[in-house]
Amino acid sequence: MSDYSIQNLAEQFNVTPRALRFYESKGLLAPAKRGQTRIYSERDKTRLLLTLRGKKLGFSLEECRDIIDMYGPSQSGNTQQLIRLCQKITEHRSELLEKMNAMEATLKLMDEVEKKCLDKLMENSN
Amino acid sequence: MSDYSIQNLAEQFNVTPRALRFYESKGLLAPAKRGQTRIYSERDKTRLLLTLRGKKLGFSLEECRDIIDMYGPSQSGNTQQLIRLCQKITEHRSELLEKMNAMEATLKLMDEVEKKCLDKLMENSN
DNA sequence: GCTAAACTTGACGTTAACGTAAAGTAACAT
DNA sequence: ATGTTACTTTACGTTAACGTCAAGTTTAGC
Repeated sequence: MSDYSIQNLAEQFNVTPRALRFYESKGLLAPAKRGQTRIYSERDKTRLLLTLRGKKLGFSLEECRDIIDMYGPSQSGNTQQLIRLCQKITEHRSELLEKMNAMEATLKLMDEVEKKCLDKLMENSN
Repeated sequence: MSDYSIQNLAEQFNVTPRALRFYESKGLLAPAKRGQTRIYSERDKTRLLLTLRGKKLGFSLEECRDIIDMYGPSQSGNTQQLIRLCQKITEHRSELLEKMNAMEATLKLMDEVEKKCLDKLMENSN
């Protein structure tokens, strides 16, 4: 129950089967196999979601993999590893917040341009 | 006044001169030239800022160029062009808002993982 | 006038993230 | 059992965004 074929999963996320195999080769996914054919579980689906989300935010696949691996339920680590994880999180968060700032600045700029644009349209329709 | 050499501008934004020449070849920058050497103005500086901001948000250089060109002070267009611009803005905005959502989801996830992480660290220090 | 530093233009190299084509296999319907 | 369809691996091709030479030129200091 809740298993997907490569084609099915690909369609759900609007990517190609080729991309899924590629992600697997990069260690992002690890589907089960019945004979040769891949069977994707909910876990794979979740990891794919996180991967695509990371991509959208401009992270490389390798970065995505590292992040996802660390954030996974493998928090069974010792104290040293837990501390490392916390550091990584802090690091990634500040990176994200930087992007957030760039985004807000861009949205603001868009609002301004749009306003000017609408003003001119008003003039033109006199 | 307020002109920059390629090296100077590159240092200000922490990129290489090569990158600036590359951006120029892609139509993102258009510095003046004294003889052979490039002279970057405030306009170029602004365009570079916008370019790097776009890159950080995951846009390609080509997309950056298109956006920057459209948003520039060339809003002297006719009604048709102004309408196109408004449409483009709406388009880009929804794309940005999507990224914003992905970002918020990621930040939320990070908070959760961090909390669990800290909890475990507490346990370990008993 | 000569040298060193900073600039220039090619041109080829590199990495990431897949696309695409070739050739084979496995499952399923007829 | 045979064709069709969906899957597989292997391998080479492609695009973006520069890096990295190589070879020449221009500018600043002595």
